Amino acid sequence: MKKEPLVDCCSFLHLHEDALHKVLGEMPPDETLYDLAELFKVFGDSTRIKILYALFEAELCVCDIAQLVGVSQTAISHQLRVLKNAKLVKFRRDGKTVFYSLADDHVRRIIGQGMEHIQES
Amino acid sequence: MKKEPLVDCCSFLHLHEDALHKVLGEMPPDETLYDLAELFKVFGDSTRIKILYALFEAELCVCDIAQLVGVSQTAISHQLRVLKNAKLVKFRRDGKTVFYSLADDHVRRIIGQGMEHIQES
DNA sequence: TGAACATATGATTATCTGTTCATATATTAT
DNA sequence: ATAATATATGAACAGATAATCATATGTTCA
Repeated sequence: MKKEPLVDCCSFLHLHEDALHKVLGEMPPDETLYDLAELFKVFGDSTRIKILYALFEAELCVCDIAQLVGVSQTAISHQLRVLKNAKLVKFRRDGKTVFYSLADDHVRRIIGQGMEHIQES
Repeated sequence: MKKEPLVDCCSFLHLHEDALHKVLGEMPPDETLYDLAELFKVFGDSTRIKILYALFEAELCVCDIAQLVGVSQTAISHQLRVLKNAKLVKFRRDGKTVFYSLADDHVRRIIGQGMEHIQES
């Protein structure tokens, strides 16, 4: 991830030098880490979390989501776009109505792990 | 989560009314969802993701983290505070040096699930 | 005690984000 | 074709956020 040589910044460095090189070796490429942060950023908004939670139970149309979440249709639409770009939700059109649903099970698992964490604290 | 009665916003609502009430029933309280978003917000920054990833392998002192991540000591310190507040990392002091490590296994699992998601796309 | 080192904190600033408002697109029914 | 409905999009603004700089705290050693 970082190519520059390591400086002996604090007296403990030499004790951990092998560990440091292991870290450097196993660190995913910067781009991957950036993408990962981008993904979690999507989960980092309560409106989007509510949308995802609502979709846990059922496929829902935009106006239903808006009501459940208690936010304007416009705001929901913007947020659904974010979720769509992150491939967290998919959609199908039926006449005038568009139905959204969870894209896959990662959403459930990620939110589940997060929930576990905050409930232990 | 939302107490107001549901409006018949689109023609599909009645088809899903039971699903909607199931959603409303199983939705965690607003405060929980807010906390959940706050947690994921912490994962939603590449500097913090890098810090957490570095701590996957080993307990590290601040200056080592700064070098590995390639960011100033000050910036790392600010971010470590965020991670600490979210109970994602813990620390111990040894003389002048402070060593940080992962607080528990949720960090690994959450990042692992995220990684799976981005690598499938 | 004072100098050197490791880390933390506060203020500032530039950038990013989410909502709102106005409007556009798409579909259906009359 | 026109109106009505469901959703999407663009611009703009307010609030949040992360890095930087200056400085403070805490620890060790001479």
